[in-house]
Amino acid sequence: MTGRPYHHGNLRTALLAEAERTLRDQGIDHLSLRDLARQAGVSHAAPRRHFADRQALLDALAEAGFLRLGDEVRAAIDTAGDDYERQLRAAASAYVRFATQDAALLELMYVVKRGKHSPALDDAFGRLFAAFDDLLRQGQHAGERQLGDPGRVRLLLLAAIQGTAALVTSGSVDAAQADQLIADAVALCTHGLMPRAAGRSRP
Amino acid sequence: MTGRPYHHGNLRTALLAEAERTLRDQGIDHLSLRDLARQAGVSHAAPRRHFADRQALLDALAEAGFLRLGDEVRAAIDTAGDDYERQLRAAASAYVRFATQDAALLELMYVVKRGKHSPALDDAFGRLFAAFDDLLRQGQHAGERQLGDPGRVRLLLLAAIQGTAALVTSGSVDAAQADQLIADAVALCTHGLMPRAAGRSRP
DNA sequence: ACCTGAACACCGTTCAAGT
DNA sequence: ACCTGAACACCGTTCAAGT
Repeated sequence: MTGRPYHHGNLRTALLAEAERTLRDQGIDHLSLRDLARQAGVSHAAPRRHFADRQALLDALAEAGFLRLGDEVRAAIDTAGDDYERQLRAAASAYVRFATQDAALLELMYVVKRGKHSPALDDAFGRLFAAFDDLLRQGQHAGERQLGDPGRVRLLLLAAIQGTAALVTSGSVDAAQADQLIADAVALCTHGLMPRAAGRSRP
Repeated sequence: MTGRPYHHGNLRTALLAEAERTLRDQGIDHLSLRDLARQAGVSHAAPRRHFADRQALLDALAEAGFLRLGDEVRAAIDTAGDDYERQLRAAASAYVRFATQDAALLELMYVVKRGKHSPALDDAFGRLFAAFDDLLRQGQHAGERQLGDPGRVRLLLLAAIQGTAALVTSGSVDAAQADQLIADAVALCTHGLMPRAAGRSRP
């Protein structure tokens, strides 16, 4: 129907989408502006209108990544029902799933965050952090048992989640072990006991 | 005394040292073979004798990084005395310190490990992993209280350490909070209780 | 407002040749 | 055994010019 217009029409979006795919499939070393332009069917200088330089593209990728990850974490919490621990595990699993499927992107996200301080990026990261923090504060407000300073428990759980993601993407741990790690971390931070091994529960 | 020889003499070592410094000071984007050659005072093609391509240099950096980090962790344990928890905290602190001082290198190390499988690299990583694992197994053998499956506790502690490092390098947590995070994680994994806040202990 | 084409400096990689 | 110098393909970036 729509013969695609001479002016690409949505070059910025197309470049970002293609960049995310390249990042996932080939790694950041194969991410070149000229190549993206080629695949979008425009001249090598066209991206300049939308991204001042290569770094600007990476910044935009990082920002979009934090926003999407935040959304996925929130969605996981929303569909986890009312049980607090179950919600925590769902949130953590969503984070680890993202880390597994988009390892290179997640890495880029934190590299950019370390190097750059733009309001847009800080906001996107803040939304992700808040997805976890809101849940944890909510839990402590609803009278969940606390083992100590709530702020410290919160930080510890965040560390465990991010650490689990790191262990998975580095290949030191598989998906099943990651799920158990998450369950253990959540249980230890909420009631101070690790769950029994799967086969040993009794009626 | 020694006029430096025409043949550089130790080009490989010089390149690696300079690369590590550039990585620390300028980031991986500014790491170029030609630039390293320039700073070593050799032609741009000279590094080829020692590193087949840029990736080979990165691989060597990663391997050396894992070895050094393993050594630093072991050294920290050795100088921590006989108390098990103190040893654990010292090991974790050494890891986090490395992550703080050589964030770009640590990142590169895990990127390389994910992409490449050479015996040398696997061995270097194995030596780091073993530094922690030996300590943890030693602790459980010496009759330290266990809260559950020792393998799971071990993994959880590794996740907490790596997660703490991630929080520090991403700027979400400062050095003091990192120390407390480590102390909390170690305490929770060994006796299931978080240590009291600093000012509130009673005689 | 958005894109093209030529140009420049830089890089990784290769290879014949030098010592 | 180790290094040089020229060469090639590629990239990021810039800018005058086109629609």
